[in-house]
Amino acid sequence: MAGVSVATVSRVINNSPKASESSRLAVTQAMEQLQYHPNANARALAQQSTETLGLVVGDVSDPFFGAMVKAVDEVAGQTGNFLLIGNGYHNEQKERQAIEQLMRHRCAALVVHAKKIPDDDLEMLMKQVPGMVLLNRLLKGFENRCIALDDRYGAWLATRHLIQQGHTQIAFICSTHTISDAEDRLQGYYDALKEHGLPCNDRLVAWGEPDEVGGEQAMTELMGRGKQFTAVACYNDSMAAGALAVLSDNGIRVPEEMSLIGFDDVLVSRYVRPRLTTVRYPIVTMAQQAAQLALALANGSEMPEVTNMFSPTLVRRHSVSGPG
Amino acid sequence: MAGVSVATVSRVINNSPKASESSRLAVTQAMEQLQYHPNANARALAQQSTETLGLVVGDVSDPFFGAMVKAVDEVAGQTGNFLLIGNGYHNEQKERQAIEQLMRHRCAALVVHAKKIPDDDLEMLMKQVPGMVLLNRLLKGFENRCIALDDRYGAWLATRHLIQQGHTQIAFICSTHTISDAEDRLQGYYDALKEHGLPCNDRLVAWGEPDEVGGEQAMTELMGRGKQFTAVACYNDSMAAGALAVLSDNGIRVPEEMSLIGFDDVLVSRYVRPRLTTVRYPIVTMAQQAAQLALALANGSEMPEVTNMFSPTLVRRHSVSGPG
DNA sequence: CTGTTAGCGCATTCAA
DNA sequence: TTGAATGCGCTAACAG
Repeated sequence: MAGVSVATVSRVINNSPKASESSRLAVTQAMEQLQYHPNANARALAQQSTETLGLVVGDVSDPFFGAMVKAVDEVAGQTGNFLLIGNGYHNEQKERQAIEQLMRHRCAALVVHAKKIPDDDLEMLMKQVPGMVLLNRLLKGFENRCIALDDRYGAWLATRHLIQQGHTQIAFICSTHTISDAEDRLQGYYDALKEHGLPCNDRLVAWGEPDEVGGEQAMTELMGRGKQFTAVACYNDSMAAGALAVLSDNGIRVPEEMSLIGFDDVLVSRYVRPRLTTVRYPIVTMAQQAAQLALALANGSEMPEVTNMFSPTLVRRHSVSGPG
Repeated sequence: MAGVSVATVSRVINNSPKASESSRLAVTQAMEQLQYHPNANARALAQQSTETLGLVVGDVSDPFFGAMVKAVDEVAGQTGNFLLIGNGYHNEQKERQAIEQLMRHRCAALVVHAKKIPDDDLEMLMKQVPGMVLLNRLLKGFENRCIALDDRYGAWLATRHLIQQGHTQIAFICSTHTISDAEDRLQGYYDALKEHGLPCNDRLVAWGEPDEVGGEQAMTELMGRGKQFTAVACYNDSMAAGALAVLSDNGIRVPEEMSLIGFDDVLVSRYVRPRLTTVRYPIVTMAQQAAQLALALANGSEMPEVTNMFSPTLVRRHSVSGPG
């Protein structure tokens, strides 16, 4: 060492007030020379806490989750925490493993976006980890530790907008993922239809993976059944982008001949032509609040004000007009 | 406990062959009941190794890095490693902090995409961490621990393609980020021009942030200077998407009146209309190889075959044609 | 202000 | 096959 004891070194590293300038300097220099890096694992073990925030997402390469990760990373960074990420890949086993790993690493705070794990199992996990917060999911009995979006209302909003423009034959492009988001959005679509006395026709609903390719397939399927509709509501913007591509390839003008509305308001919706009218999912704000909540729960500090159920809003751009 | 000693428990957890079926069962059951989760930090400390792969990226919310993260995560998963991610946010300090954090966590293997840290500092880091591999950067003296792309050649390829289509007045939309990628791609553009006896005109180069908004601004700037060009090569696909949006808004048809070529071949290039002709950056393969290399370096296993310098390739889609 | 000491939870000797 | 003992690097009392 550089003249002092381990305790003093520890004090310097942690900026303890009870450390003299002289030793502070000595230690700092020695650290430089030795290229010393404190061992975060040992520290976590001794301290019984980790300065670490865990996050489980579906798939980091998806832009929707990308925004989520960034938002959480920023609040983690502000509070001096490091971010640990686990991917659930829309698969129950993987979601489990991801959470398990984060627990093993003793993340104090945990923000979890997992749609495949059953309620009962999730409930057990929530009980085990007080600093765990659910994003985009509402679990009975833990409502105050959930940050979710009213998907059903969002789809209702989108469909109603189409109806208000005069459309009466409205198709829906839905996701094949068996998660509540898909059911809820489909329900919202039906709700709006019924509310306005419009018939619900199964032939106007097509399915696909919730990405561009899935959107292409669903749109192609829909057109193959005979074009008996003047507007399409989509499960999300990616599918809408795929659907738009198919329409464009077939020379069908949007919105003149066909109106199209998305969901989520991710970046692509602004860079496609025409710009996509869509329903805004305030994921950044939601993720930030989830992170703040998890952190507060974990270290027992005062609870931040959070909204447990967010409402989506309509973003009018250029892919919707009245029926031709 | 459930009848046995800590040593036995340890053996069961690690699937040691010297553990009887009976105790294995007893321990497994007890773990269930107690909701026990092994402490990864303690384990790392005792074992002096971490089963952890660290990754530094620019910004996870960028789709380019998203693909990178996913690729690395997959090889980490396959080898039983957990992924730790740090964001450099295109900022020297942040990049440093991210690497430092990963070192503190004692990641055996490290894949680093950092463009702002000077060569000298990076060299020190490389010496300290044997399992560190550089992605998208070539550091003298450590060529065998770098996986990079020939950016200059890529831009040359793009520009030459435009020239071969008959264009002689070609603009370039460049990134303002002061990293080698930007310089190299600009150089490649100049190279192709000179090679074909075409003049290099500063008025045909515009700058912006390397994203959609930057692309919009640069394209607007270019048009404001008077449209004395028939084709534009872009720093990347995002900028090209922005540029395309501006052209579309101004009623300029692509490729009939203006040809456009991108770089990277990220997802958006396929969902914009017309589909973007671009230069493919094989980031997934590169990231996989970097991860495998880092892991091999870290645990001393035999070195995988890797390509240290990748060559980009041209992807012809529909945004390029001959000059009007 | 500083040094000494005792764990944190686990893997790993070494005996039994 | 199992148990007891030791140490990984660090923090947190406690005494000086």
